[in-house]
Order: sequence, then structure tokens, then C-alpha cells
Amino acid sequence: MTTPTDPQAIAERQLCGLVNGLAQRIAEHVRERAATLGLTASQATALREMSGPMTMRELAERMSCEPSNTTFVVDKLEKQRLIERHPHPTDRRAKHLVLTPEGTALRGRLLELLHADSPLSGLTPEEQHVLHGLLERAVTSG
Amino acid sequence: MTTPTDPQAIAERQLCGLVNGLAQRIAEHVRERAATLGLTASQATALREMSGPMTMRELAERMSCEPSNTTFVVDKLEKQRLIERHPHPTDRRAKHLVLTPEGTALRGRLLELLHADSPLSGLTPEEQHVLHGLLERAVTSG
DNA sequence: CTTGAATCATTCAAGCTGGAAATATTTGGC
DNA sequence: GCCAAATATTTCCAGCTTGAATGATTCAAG
Repeated sequence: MTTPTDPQAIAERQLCGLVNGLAQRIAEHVRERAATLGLTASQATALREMSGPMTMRELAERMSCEPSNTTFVVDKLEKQRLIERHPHPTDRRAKHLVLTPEGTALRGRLLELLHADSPLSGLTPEEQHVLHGLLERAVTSG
Repeated sequence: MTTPTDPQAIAERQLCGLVNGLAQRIAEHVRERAATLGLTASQATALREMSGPMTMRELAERMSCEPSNTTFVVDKLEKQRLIERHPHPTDRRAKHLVLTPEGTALRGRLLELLHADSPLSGLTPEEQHVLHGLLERAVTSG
């Protein structure tokens, strides 16, 4: 058992702060780019994950948020005529989310904006590869 | 300029997802531990950062949030008699935040809880060191 | 000393988020 | 077919967070 003044514990605390800081920087990046298209960050995240028709739950999982939150976000996108809720072909409980032509077009522009000047561009592809491996281990080992 | 279907761009997108996932896992860890002490996650973060007397703005920076949010959180901690707002010794605009004895005691227990079973314990100290370096470079190079 | 810009904290309105409860539907066992 | 459990979505609510506007104070320049 480690104590809070253990050097190893202090290092872990710093590491948590760094992870959080980078996550905030990424979120800020999304927020800025989304704003230029008249979208909020969560709306942009939803649009980004809409690579094809899917259900509310699937979108929630891709956005890593609660389904109730997805209802809220999709409501907003629907009001902007970017997405539509169709009946699901085989499951009447579920909704089949599909982008409108405007939604598809906006998603294209959004993806370009998000990929230009990425917040991770300070790392080389090799570094990104190492980072990827470490993060994957950290996330799945919990 | 990269296009959204560029393999490199796809890798960066995945990486952003992993960073976000780990940040969420860390936040969840804090939330769980804090709950056992009757604190919310943000209250726990504030308490954790209160390593000594400081001003509202300094606490906001340590928590990496807006000052207005710090007002909200400190209000809650003050109602629980864990923290006090004293007049600042040299600047009458500022508040001098100090923990009460109960606050100091609870902070001690909180730090122990947060360090036991850390969400990063799946990585070896060496891996954590590498991760630290990469994250620091990513954060500071933006 | 006095003015104006900057800084500290707070208030307020608005949006985001998660969790519990409710509704509708599907699924599996009998 | 019928019933209970599981699943998909929504609604409601409470808490969190931000950003703009406000009031008080400090600081620097004249």
C-alpha cells in the first residue's frame, strides 16, 4: 500500500493531471472548430461519430456518454435538420438515426476542420504509436 | 494537409478517444472514492489541491476550471465546515482560503483513498515514466 | 492625488451531464 | 400463447461548468 507522500504516488498524481490536461486540450480543440460551424462540442462529437445509420444506444457508446444525454443532443441536431429519427427496420423499440444531406455535408466539413492542426500534431507518428499502446494498456487493465 | 481518411488522421482520432477514455476512467475513480467521504468529485478535487492556504484564483488554476466554478465549489465546502474564506493579508480583493481542522483531516483520508488502487496501477513505473514524457510533450507543444 | 486599466471574486443565465423512473417492445422459458 | 426479464428510448431532476456582467480593489501613469 502506498502513502500519499510516496514518490511513486506523487508521480501517479502528476500523470493523472497530465491526462486530464490533454483531454481538456482536445475538448477545447473540438469546441473551437465546432463553433465555427455553429455547433456545440457535444453536437460535433455526435456528428463526428455518425459514420453511418445507427441507434441511439450505439451513438451513446461511441460518444461515451449516457443514452439520456444522447437524447438531448440528438434533439438539438434534429432541430437543425442535420439528423433524423427513423423507425428501426427490425426493432420497433429502437430509432434508426440517419443524417440528412445537410448533416452529411456538414459532417464532411467538420471532419476536415477537426483533422487540420490536431492537438496531437506535436508528437511524431512513432511517438503517437507508443502513446497509443500505453493508453490502451492503461484503459483495459483497470 | 491531411484528409479525414488518411491513416495517420484515423490514428490521431483513435488516440483522442483513448485519452478521453482514460480521463473519464480517472474521473470515475475520483468520483467513487469521494462518494465514500460524502464529497462530490469536484469537491474532492478542490480538497486535494488545497495543499496550503491559497486564493480563489490559484485554486481555480490548480483545478483547471473557471473561477466562477470555484466559487460554487468552495461554497459547498464552506457549508460543510471543511474550508474557510479569510481576508487576504495583503490584497483586500482576494480571499485567503484555509482548511479547517476537519478539512485537513478529511483531506488526509481522501489522499489515501485516491492513491490506493490508482487507475494507472496497470502500468509499471517505467511505462508511467514514458507516458509522462509523451503527455508532457503533447500538452506543451500545442 | 486622480484617472483608467487590470485583477479578484461573485452573481446570473444557459447549457451539459448523469441517474432514476416510466413507457414500449423484444426475448426466452414455460 | 403467456409471463417475466431484459432492452431501447425518453422524461425529469439535480448537480456541474462555463461565460458574460457586476462590484470592489489594486496598480501604474500622469
